[in-house]
Amino acid sequence: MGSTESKNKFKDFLLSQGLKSTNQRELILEEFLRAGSHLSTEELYIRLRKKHPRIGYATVHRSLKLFAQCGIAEQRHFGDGQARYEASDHDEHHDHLICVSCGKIVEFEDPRIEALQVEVAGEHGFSIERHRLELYGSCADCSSIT
Amino acid sequence: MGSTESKNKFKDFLLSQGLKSTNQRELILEEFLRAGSHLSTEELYIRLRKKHPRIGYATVHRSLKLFAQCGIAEQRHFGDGQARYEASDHDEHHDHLICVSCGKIVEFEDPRIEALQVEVAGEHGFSIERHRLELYGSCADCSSIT
DNA sequence: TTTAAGTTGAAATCCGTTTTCATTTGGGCG
DNA sequence: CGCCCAAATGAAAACGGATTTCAACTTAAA
Ligand SMILES: [Mn+2]
Ligand SMILES: [Mn+2]
Ligand SMILES: [Zn+2]
Ligand SMILES: [Zn+2]
Repeated sequence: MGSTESKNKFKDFLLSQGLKSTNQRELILEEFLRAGSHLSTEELYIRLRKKHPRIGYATVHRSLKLFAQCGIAEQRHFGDGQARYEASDHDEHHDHLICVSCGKIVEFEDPRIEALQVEVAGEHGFSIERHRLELYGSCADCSSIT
Repeated sequence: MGSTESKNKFKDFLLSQGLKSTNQRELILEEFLRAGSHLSTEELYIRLRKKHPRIGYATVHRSLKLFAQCGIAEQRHFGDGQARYEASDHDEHHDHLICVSCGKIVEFEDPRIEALQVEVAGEHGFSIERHRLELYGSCADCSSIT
């Protein structure tokens, strides 16, 4: 999903829900799309405050929730205790590799793992709605430093 | 790992760390092992309080952390915002199927998925230390009710 | 026993998240 | 345009689970 596409989708969402287009929401969305993925509310807020000191944390928080509702962002939780958001850049699902040393996050997708998940769930009578797969370890850079 | 084995392992751990064996720790460990798995601190505390109203929440919390440190328990986080603990009943790793409707948790282990995880990580230069795989959906009972 | 170190429980504190509320703003309507 | 009101905003308060503080108490070694 491109940047323009996301913005349009958000505008449509606001209209459809009887919500209003505001300057803050535009600024926040813009910065969210500009910034790298997997940002926490706090991180995005700090970035925004540099150029727009009057924006409140609560508004950033509420906007991110709207982005998620509308489908242009997704909330994630990697065990550090705070929610992170990433743009839904494509329709494809992906999982994450996380370096426990430097914090780097790499995305991946493996159809074989996905298929096995469905199979295993089926064996237990479950139908899967969603899943979470996170691999924690050392990235190449951090391994070589050792 | 049997109940007696866990108790011994914990005693050894306390000794080795210069910590003390106390009545509370024994009661808490006993109830932890007796109760079903995946209990939150709060849930264990409530169970304990019925027979032993003088035990404090903080002590339950601290004991669970000790159990985890010592290796007889593991902390888990399933997206409901609170930590859960389970006894390390066996040395084998396992993942979880979680019913979003009734909350049932089923454990599973699939060597094929585990192998693929290592393979995928390797392709990205990562060496895995640990992982988290959770499948959320509807269990057989909840699916049939629909 | 005596004593030092560890433990306990109640209450306070932490910290990310969410809500409250007085005030401001967006945008439909005349 | 201005009016009006529902929605949005930002500062501050509230929330909730995890963690810490601290004075009183317990453990176990001497
Ligand atoms: Mn991602
Ligand atoms: Mn389990
Ligand atoms: Zn790294
Ligand atoms: Zn169920």
